[in-house]
Amino acid sequence: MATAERTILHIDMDSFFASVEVLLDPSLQGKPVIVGGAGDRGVVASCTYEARVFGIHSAMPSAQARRLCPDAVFVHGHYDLYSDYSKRLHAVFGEVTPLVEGISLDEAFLDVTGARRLFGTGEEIAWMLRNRIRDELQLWSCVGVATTKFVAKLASKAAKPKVVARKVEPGLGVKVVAPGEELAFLRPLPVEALWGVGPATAARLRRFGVVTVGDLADLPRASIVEALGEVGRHLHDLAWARDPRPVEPEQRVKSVGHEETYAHDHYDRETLRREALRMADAVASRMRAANLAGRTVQIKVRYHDFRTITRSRTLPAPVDTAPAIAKAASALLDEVEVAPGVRLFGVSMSNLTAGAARQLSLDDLAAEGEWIETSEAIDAIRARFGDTAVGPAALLGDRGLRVKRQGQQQWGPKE
DNA sequence: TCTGGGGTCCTATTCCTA
DNA sequence: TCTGTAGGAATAGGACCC
Repeated sequence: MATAERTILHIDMDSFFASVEVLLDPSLQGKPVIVGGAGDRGVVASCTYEARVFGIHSAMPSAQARRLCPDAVFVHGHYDLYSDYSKRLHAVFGEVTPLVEGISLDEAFLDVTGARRLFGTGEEIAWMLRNRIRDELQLWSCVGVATTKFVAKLASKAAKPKVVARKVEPGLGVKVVAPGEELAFLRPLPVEALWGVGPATAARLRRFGVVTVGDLADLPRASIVEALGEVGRHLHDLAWARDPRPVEPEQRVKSVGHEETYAHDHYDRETLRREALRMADAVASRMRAANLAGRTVQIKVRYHDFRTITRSRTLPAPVDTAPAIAKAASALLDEVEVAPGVRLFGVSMSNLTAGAARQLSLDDLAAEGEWIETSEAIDAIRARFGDTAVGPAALLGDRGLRVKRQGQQQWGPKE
């Protein structure tokens, strides 16, 4: 007896950040709007279709985007606002099924297998959600419907509006890949369409003459496994539309980090040490807000020539305070060169546990017990008076307090 | 002309320990 | 106590995603 077919939806918002910006400022309607860093080292995070007809797309360096469309309006972005809209989206999803897996602020998988009895076919649910998002949030989206997650994702992409010859062609809005039609849908697509195939893997596959998903499916399984190992096995399964991964609503956070690209390179270790403290403060603050503590501290350094290195250390016990993280980050910083010029510096924590389970050795207690209480006070003050109301004394000075929240400098320096 | 910031996952190597 | 080894944890880097 065959197992019941699953019905998976993938919902993908159109130009999410840029569309929210247009809602916020209706004078932007119809204009090429770019959300991202406007500076020389910024990139495009999102843009309207009016900008896409100029060839602009996300992840493109801002300088290049500006050359392609000098009249484009650059907006630095409002992460908190996108986050609010994302919550409202999820509230709508939650009325249809509890099985919602958010991939990012503007994308989610829904398993609506159990909801069909109540709301109709997958296609009917897809249209209902798309219409509700349009009516209640004034935003456009595309929905893919299929029996597996990754086919649903590719289907939603196929339903998007397209730019052809400098014109926007409207998309389907909803694309259904019916049970049994998966292979016909997949085979003509380029291998890069498969989740997990980027430029590096695509280049390796090309050496086997693999250009389309169909080419990959036709390759003997043994040879692709020999060439790419476990990854090859997984990709070959995907090419045959085999993807048993369930929609998983509860995704545990595995790391919390903060990193910044500077408008100008830093050559001075003391400056970077202060940066380490500032980032440690941002990370610690977010960890406490999420009730997390971490054992592994990692720093990331990107040099002038884009060479990137990481150094990490695992502490004997989990920590969630700025001084504890900064101390470890600072020690790691001593192990790396700064003379070539540092364009990016970052601090992140992994090996996370619930903050309540945090354990301190007796030595730490003497030094940190006070800081834990202090940190709680800092959180309370920031909640009432804002992020810059209080911070490490070492950061006071010429530039004042610059404790940043997540997403505040998401797309490169402003200048 | 360059190349962000938030992550996850995988692999190779090294080091520690049973 | 010495030696070989197997396995796990820690570490570093890289590919990939939105």
